[in-house]
Amino acid sequence: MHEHPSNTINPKATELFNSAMQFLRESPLRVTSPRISILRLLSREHGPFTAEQTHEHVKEYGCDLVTVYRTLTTFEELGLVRRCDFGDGAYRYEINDPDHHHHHLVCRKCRKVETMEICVITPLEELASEKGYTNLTHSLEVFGVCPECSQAKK
Amino acid sequence: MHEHPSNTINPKATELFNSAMQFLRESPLRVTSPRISILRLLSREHGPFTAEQTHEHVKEYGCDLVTVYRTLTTFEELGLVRRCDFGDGAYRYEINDPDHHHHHLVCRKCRKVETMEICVITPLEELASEKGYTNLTHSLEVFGVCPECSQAKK
DNA sequence: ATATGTGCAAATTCTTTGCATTAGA
DNA sequence: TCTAATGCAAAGAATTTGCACATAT
Repeated sequence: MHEHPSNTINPKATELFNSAMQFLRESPLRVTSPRISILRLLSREHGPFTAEQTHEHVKEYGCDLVTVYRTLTTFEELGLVRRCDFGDGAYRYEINDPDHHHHHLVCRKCRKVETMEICVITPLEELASEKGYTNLTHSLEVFGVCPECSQAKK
Repeated sequence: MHEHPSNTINPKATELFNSAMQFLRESPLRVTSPRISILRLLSREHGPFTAEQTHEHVKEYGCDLVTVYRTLTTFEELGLVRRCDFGDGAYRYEINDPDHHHHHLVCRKCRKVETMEICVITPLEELASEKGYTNLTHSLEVFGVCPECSQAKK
């Protein structure tokens, strides 16, 4: 098993990684090598990544694809990562950064993904909260045909 | 192949069905028996239904599961149906009724699904529209633990 | 007439499970 | 120590593809 690379380049990534690690330590879960690798990847690179893509990045640290699946699911339940579905048959995961809540705009032709940095979900979560629901998360994607693709169609 | 049952009971269902049929006729697609069966089911019952569930309802009219998959995908691209993902590994489809736009509240324990009749998505679609995207749709689900389940946990 | 849609069988892809082994607390 | 986590192999489930035949326009 290799050493995990340090994260001195990007302060924001370091901060994300550190707070995720702290969260992990304070949870009943164990701090293992696969979990560290995956958290480091997700705090460094925005993604979102499929399990397969995540595995590509972390397998050099000896992390199995099955472990990636299990870890991403665990992190999702913990609220550490968000899962999104771009409609191409594979879930994608990204770090849950409360300071940069955003949603995705997915082109239904070329599958390009843009980020939209506004969140409009508050009223819905409030409604859910009033109904007595706890542990709220949400998944929201907007799909459309991007300008380039509708140009190309002609 | 059997006759399709008529839809005289529920005026709202009839209306939904008729406008969907008109849309289909005006599209380049052909009006086929499987497509009619599926539209009739989806305008009658709210669902949302998985491909499998849809097939359960329409197979008596001689419609294959593969055709259900193809038809639902086609309808989704056409904007006739909306696809949603409750996170249990199978997509669900429901008719796209502009008069009753809503979102879902899914319990992450018992998988109960409630409907929330407010839409908060307009600003996001406007933003996407400004970016030059067309053919906009969106997929939004809120997940949480329902009161009954958090009670049961203790 | 002819291109589109369908059914059937088989393949593909994503994800999960079982179980023996490893390693964190 | 001792339970949780992992790796590997294998299974499972959802969805797609290929191709010959049927059917809507």
